[in-house]
Amino acid sequence: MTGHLDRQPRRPRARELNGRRASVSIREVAREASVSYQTVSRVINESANVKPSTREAVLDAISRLGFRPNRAARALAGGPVQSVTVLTADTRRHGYAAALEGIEEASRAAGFAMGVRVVESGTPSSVRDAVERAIEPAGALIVIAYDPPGIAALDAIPPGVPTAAIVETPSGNEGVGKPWVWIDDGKSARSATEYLLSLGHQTVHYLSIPIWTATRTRAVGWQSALEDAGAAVPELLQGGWGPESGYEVGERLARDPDVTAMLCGNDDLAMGFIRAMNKAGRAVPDDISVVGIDDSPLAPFYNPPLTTVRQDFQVLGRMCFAKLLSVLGRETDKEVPSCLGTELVIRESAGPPKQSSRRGQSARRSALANSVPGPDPGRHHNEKEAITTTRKENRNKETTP
Amino acid sequence: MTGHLDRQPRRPRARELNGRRASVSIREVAREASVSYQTVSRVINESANVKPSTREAVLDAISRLGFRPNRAARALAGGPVQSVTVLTADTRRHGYAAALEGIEEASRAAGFAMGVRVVESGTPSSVRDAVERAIEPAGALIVIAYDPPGIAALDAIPPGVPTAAIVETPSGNEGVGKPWVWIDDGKSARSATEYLLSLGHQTVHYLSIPIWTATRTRAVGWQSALEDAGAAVPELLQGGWGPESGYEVGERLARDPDVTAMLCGNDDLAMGFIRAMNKAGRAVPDDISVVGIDDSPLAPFYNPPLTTVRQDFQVLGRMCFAKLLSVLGRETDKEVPSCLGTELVIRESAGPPKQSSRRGQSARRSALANSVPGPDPGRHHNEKEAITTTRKENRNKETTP
DNA sequence: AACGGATTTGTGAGCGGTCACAATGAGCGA
DNA sequence: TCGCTCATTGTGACCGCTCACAAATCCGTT
Repeated sequence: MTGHLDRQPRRPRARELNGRRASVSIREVAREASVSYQTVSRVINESANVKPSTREAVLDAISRLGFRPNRAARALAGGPVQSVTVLTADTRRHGYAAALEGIEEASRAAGFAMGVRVVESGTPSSVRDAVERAIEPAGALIVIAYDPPGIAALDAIPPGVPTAAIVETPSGNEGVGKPWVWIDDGKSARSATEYLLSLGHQTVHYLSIPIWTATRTRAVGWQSALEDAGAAVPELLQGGWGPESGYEVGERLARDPDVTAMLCGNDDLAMGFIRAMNKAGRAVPDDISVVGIDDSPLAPFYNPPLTTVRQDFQVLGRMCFAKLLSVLGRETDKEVPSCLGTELVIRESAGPPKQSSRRGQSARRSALANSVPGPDPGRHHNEKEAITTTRKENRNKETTP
Repeated sequence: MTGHLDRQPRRPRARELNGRRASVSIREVAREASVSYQTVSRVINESANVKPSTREAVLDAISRLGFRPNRAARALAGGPVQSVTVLTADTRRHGYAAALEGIEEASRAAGFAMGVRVVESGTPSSVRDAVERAIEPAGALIVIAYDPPGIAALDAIPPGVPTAAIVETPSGNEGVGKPWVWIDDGKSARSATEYLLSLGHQTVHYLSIPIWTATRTRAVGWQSALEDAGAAVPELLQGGWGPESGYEVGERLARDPDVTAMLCGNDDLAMGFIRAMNKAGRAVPDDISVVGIDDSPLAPFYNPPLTTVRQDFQVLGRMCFAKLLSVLGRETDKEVPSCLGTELVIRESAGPPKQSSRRGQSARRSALANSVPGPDPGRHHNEKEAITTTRKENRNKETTP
């Protein structure tokens, strides 16, 4: 009977590692530094009102023991939010993947953990369920709302959950004050259209990415550019996201002599479209000019290298994370911008129209050599903008192909 | 004095939402179902020894209250691991991004949360630090070890942390028994090389992706295929990961008449290389044949469509997650395979050599029309394999461009 | 009807951190 | 020297869940 009184000490549940606890707790640090655990908590939370000498001692103990705060415990106890989950319908396509990369960078810099959850398209209630499932009680959310699942997810977030979002250009001033960021893709479409017109094309056709919202900014930018120039506005062509969709449309249009200039809603579409042109025996840019939007990594190395409008989704991702931080009350010095600009990148997939007498073979040749082509410089298209493109150094260092 | 005795009840710390707690706890479910909280715990953990009628009642209360277990609390209390963090040096390039997608799918299906942390290259100690930082005390890890940072990260993981990894083909039987998965990329390189030889090329040059490990499987596959065929083995060309690297090498080699067939370590390299060829006035495949490895989404829509070897990293990612599950003791019915096969996808970037008298224009034409070309069928390259390629349906539904 | 074993359910403690509040020490004017 | 305020530190409870173990219930035997 007496033997039962001194019960076995509880087996520690934490992972062990050659006898030493794998994870050091705040209390052990406290003992090491001869202070209370609360003081340790204060130190790691950078609270004021800790005597400098005490702080020193605690910091010392922390590094001696290799202490690292336990995120789960912190979250559970109501500490500051330190994790984001990104809700997105896609992780591979250029815009999504680049945004994800930007968010990851920013979250890492801020000491946040980043999670990713794909939301599939489905019924409103299934999306709502997926969102609920993705919400961690002490976490924040970033939504990429470029498509129906994303938009539905953004709608389905219960109030009270700190959230920021990457959205399409909001109409009017719907986006002001909201923790949203977007790319000025209306301007993208406009500048690309203006550039094509400046090359001498009578009009510009537009193959759109899927249009979900009422805003359809890119289409508007394209259309208004045409109208401003007094050019005819052809029927808008609806495409999907991927190159196969551009290819299909290209097959249908290959025999149409009216289309001499094609603007595509993104680079994938443009590449698929160009492929279809070549397959059908139409040369780009000699027979038909094609311009994309995005400047994806492969654009400089396509055949021909793709003239496109750079949209830096990676920066957008970082901006979005900054927005989230401001939602969480971690004030950054200055206001986080919501809208990101774009820049035309001139390469070789667009040139003067075939019948145009204004520019001959020689001009086209010079374009192929990657100097900025000279047609009507600065009339519609800002030449400086194009030149700045080579400044940016990143993974896809352009080797001027 | 007496007024101090009945102290204010503690203000609840959880997020509130129109007066109702945003997050329902196990104890509230217990009250609703008139059982103890422990019984609720047993039900949500699918423990045996719960009377069916009780389970029913609890499940009912759960759905009525919209209860969802708190992952942080669960982790803290030593519950089963329910989250993975993927450690990787990259999130955008084909192999990485596709693997990530596969892991995400599998983790979602298993009810796991997935995190992503990029490890940058750096000193061993900085990598070690990054890894430590990424480890959640109650989480698991997946490492993509295709490059020095990834390999260093895998090395730096302290024992006791449940880990699975995506690695390059291990040499010998180094990989057996380990929770590793890989793609049989030696076979990829071999089959591509054999295919090019079967078209009549005297030899095949190889532009390699970066070689870090001693194994360099792709290079070995290429070399042994050449040797088996009695062909000369040209010097191996070292490249990077991206198209710019393929472009640079292409520029250097454009004038070399000896190279009539080029195998590239991945599709990006191949596209950059082809671009350089075209820029230099060399036609693909008429003047030079190029084959890639990976079958990235854009490969079918490149100019010309890229002949390549499909490596399904998405499936690989799912396999890796399954491995992790088995590390965690969640036995799946059958053993999880470690090695994934590949298949040659014949498109239009490779053809017979220019001077070859065995095949004339007509054969090349047929290749361009995307029928499987006929040279020496079945001698080196398995024709059936090539045909199966069109079976797979996925996002990049091939519209036979 | 009483008994033993297996099945089902309940209780107490603790995971690692935070909050609220109490307690202690230091500084300073009266 | 006392009393007061402010800065610093400590204690208790709890976040939501799981563990270990105890208690209660069921059921077929004798």
